[in-house]
Amino acid sequence: MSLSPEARDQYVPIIDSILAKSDLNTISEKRIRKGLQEEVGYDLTPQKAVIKQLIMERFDIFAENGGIDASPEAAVATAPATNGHSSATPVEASSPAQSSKSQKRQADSVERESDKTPPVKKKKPDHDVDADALFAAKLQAEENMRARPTRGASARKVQPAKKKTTKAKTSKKVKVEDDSDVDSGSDSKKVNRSGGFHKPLTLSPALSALLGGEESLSRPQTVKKVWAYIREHELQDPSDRRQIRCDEPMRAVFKQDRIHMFTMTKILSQNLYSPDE
DNA sequence: TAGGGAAGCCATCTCTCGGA
DNA sequence: TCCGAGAGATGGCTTCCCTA
Repeated sequence: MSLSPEARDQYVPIIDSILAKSDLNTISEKRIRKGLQEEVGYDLTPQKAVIKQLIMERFDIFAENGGIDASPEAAVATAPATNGHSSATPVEASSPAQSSKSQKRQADSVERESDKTPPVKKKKPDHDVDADALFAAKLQAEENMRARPTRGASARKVQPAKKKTTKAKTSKKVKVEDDSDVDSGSDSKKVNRSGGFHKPLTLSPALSALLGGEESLSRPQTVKKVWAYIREHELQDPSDRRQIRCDEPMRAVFKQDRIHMFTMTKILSQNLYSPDE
């Protein structure tokens, strides 16, 4: 199912003009489609899918051109009021008109204003902000545009502020609570997740033998017990403690003489089965 | 010196927006 | 206005290394 060239030719200028008159941060596919429908004067519902695709297409082109002012053919000469700040605005307003609920998030985003570059969670030095900010803004803008079609994607970028707490917890809390064990730790901090991670899994025979006959443990518990075993038997390589030297029982599980701690969890998961299986 | 980020697993939760 | 859907975050565990 596709749009005829004639229809496409008819729709494109209309969509472009709607985009040109709108704030790219707030406009939605639905609104554009409605506008288009009003313009053409008949119901576009049967063609909703292709229309949507076309709208997204035009939207991307607009976005890539750095906003309205850059789009040559549409050239409706509006730009500055809406996207005049080209790249700068979209960064700030990456999640456009989501005022109500997102205030909390906005506060978060203010907090972490320095790491505007979204996907990589590396901390970015604050210097070369100007050059980077520009680049980041551009990337962000592009990403926002691309993310727009998917639900909730536009605002998601604002979110990751919580990362910090997670990190703080993992390294610190682990030490504090130490062997307070997974289950007790989780409910003491009222992390009330009962499923998922804490779901008891059946251990493979080799793993069960390694852990002293345990038949069912949650994943974190399993990892923890394996580490206890490793320490108990001093199986960490002294030169690189991330490397684990496997003794016989461990070799039965991991099938290797040495294993990296990260790989260990991977292989561990292959030795854990859902009780159903 | 302290703290954060790195990989790996994955079920569940959270958030947001589109559509009816 | 409510429901459904999509995508990312979360949580638990570990050690090392780099940065502030």
